[in-house]
Amino acid sequence: MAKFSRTDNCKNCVDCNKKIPLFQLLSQSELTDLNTSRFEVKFKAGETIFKQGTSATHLLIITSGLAKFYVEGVQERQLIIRIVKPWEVVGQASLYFDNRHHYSVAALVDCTACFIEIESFKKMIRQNSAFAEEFITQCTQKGVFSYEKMVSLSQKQMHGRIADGILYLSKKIYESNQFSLHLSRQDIADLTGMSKDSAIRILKEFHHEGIIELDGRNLNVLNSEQLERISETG
Amino acid sequence: MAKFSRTDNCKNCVDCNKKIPLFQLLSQSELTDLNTSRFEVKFKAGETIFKQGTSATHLLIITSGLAKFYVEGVQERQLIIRIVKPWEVVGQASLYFDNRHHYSVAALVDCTACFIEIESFKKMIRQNSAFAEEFITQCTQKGVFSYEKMVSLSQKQMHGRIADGILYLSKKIYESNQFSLHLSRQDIADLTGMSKDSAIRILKEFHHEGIIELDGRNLNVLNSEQLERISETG
DNA sequence: GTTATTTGCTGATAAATGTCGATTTGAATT
DNA sequence: AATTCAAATCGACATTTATCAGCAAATAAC
Repeated sequence: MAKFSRTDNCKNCVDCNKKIPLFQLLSQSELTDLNTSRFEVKFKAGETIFKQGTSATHLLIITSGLAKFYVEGVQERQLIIRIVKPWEVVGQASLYFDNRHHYSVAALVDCTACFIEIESFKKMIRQNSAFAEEFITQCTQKGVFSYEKMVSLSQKQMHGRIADGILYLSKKIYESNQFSLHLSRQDIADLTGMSKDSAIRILKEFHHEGIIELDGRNLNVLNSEQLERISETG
Repeated sequence: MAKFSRTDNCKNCVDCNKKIPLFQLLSQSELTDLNTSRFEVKFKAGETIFKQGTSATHLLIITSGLAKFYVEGVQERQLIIRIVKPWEVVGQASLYFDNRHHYSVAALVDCTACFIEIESFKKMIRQNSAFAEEFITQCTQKGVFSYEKMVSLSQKQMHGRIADGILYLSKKIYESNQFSLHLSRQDIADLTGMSKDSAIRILKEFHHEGIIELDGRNLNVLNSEQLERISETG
């Protein structure tokens, strides 16, 4: 894991907090409180931000860049649970469980990461019930997302899973039909639970059928309705 | 869904609360408060307790019996997320999300179910921060459990998944090596993400190899170390 | 600029898994 | 005991998916 090193980039915290709905529920003094325990680190593409199994002392907010949130499965394989965008709070699972990271997070591109000390965060949960409620909301949303992902992984065939993966990236992450993909083919395979070769094959198929246009890492979703259909039929 | 009907079986609420760690954090007056919005319903084996898609108005605690917690996936298939034992609080995901059930719960055997009105429960979260923290702990534990389940479903082959299923039932649910199974073969298939025929095949194999003894619905885990090994190698 | 090294791609093959039909078992009912 | 029905079982087969070997293209290292 990259060493934490204090930087002075985190000067615009008030502005930063405006972007995180959860933090809007905090008072000025609570914000100040949280800020004192906060620091920023830059990561290069490929670097590990959280490593599964290490002890969890901080929560993470990516303020720029993109990262993958994954668990290390059997035989060195990775399962990408989700992609982490800026302003998303990462590390809930470690807060009250056993202070271990049960997943890894790695930068897909150069990232700026903000670390928040867990105890300060817990203090907010205790003293601000609106904050606690919003936090619970986010946990439960992730729970429902997990159920859908389990269905996709276990009941859909490769075409359906790739369709799910593309729709997820296009709708939830890049919020556009056309984008420059930051995931390798192996990453897409790890996101959809299949081998790299199979992922490549299905992507090519979708390309040839005119559902997507994929040239290197430039992805253009041409027919999202059909992707939805493929996703539903499995 | 079976209609809710008030019964007067819920007379021993103080005793009942002793069994639920979460509720031990409540004061006497808070307990009384919660109890007024509480009622009990009996379900016969096979009956649906929560139906995916319906509106969520209550949380559920099974006080006797056993139920399956599942999502309705593609083509009428079910994916059993977990088995619900007595004294487990069910329905967190609906609390703050969109007041819909994103999963179904059905009785595996005759069950007694206690329903708690959601708004009363939310009130406890707001006014009792220890209660909120314990509740968050449970949510995050379920999150970590989900990650492990995703790895099992997407990266392990059938032998590993069946091993995981048996170990889950034996360690977490029945807490014994020998028990009378309340799940059908189809349920085991839905728990491990495979077809019923495949589940039967692997179970027979484990039986012939002397890893388990399975006669009808009587299951005896003879060699749990080997099951662990099979689980790890996928 | 040239050489490594990774990443992407493809076809052939093998392994894993699902599907189907037929049969048996067991429980519930008459 | 006879009947009915659902669950469990099994073998044969079809389909899905992974693996492997080899190659091309892009990228990084020298």
